[in-house]
Amino acid sequence: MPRVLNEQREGEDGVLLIPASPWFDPDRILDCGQCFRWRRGPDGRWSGVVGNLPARLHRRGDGWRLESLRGSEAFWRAYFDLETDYNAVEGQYRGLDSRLDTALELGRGIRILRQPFWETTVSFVLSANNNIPRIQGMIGRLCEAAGEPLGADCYGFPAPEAAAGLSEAHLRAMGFGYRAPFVVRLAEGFAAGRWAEDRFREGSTETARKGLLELPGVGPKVADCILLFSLGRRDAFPVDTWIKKTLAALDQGKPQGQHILNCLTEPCENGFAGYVQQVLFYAARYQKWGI
DNA sequence: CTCCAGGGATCAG
DNA sequence: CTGATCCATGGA
Repeated sequence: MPRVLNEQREGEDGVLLIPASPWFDPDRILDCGQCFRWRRGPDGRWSGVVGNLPARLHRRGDGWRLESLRGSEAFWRAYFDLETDYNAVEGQYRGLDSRLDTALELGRGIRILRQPFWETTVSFVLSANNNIPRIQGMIGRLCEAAGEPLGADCYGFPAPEAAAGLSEAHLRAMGFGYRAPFVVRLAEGFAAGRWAEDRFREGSTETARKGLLELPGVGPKVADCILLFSLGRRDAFPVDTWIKKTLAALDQGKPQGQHILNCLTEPCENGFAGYVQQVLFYAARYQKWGI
């Protein structure tokens, strides 16, 4: 039985206090395209659901207060990757390129989440050739249709068995388009015990990547997103349309054949290519960073 | 109207 | 192996 978050008082939500620092910025962590179920209220307070765990996050005193009724401290510390020194990570990539330095500043405070495997897989299969607001809507409707009710207008992410109860026609009616059959096949496969998470946690990133490519609707980019945003593979570097444009721009003026991507993915002590990728994506997609 | 969105599956060479 | 084409949908 995992330890529940410290109880402030009987009957109150479990609470995890996270010290304020430049390396923890919920406005960037939760709205940078790596997760789709958190919302920022007009007062700046965040609320979301991870798996079947509803949570709230807001500024409190000299830190951040995470409230989650049933989540363990260990779960949330892992979710927000609190053991990683992001200052040291950024240090590995600072000074290589002035424009990269700018992106690192713009994205400072982002952390790479460790999200549930099944939920992350479905979410990023839905992300293919799609835009973020619509992805959020599709996932929201999926949860409403098959997720566990968790309170007022709040639903868990449906387990594979529950998702498997939705027909392709039902999913298409929810606006899933040609992704509907992928979700059906994924739900059936996960419910049948194929594609156990452990299989992708063992071995090299490249081996895990090859395994993920067998899943319906999972290609190179989505596989990298699953590796990075769920499985904690720091060397994964998802390349989407935004990153392609950004890398092309960064490579301008570089000596022939010397691509910045090669520098970023080169293994090093505090190497975290996926973090750099996310910072570049955030700068390009959210800050309309002109390079 | 066209173009694009955190691409993938399929098929042609 | 690489490259072209099609794929649903909704917003700009």
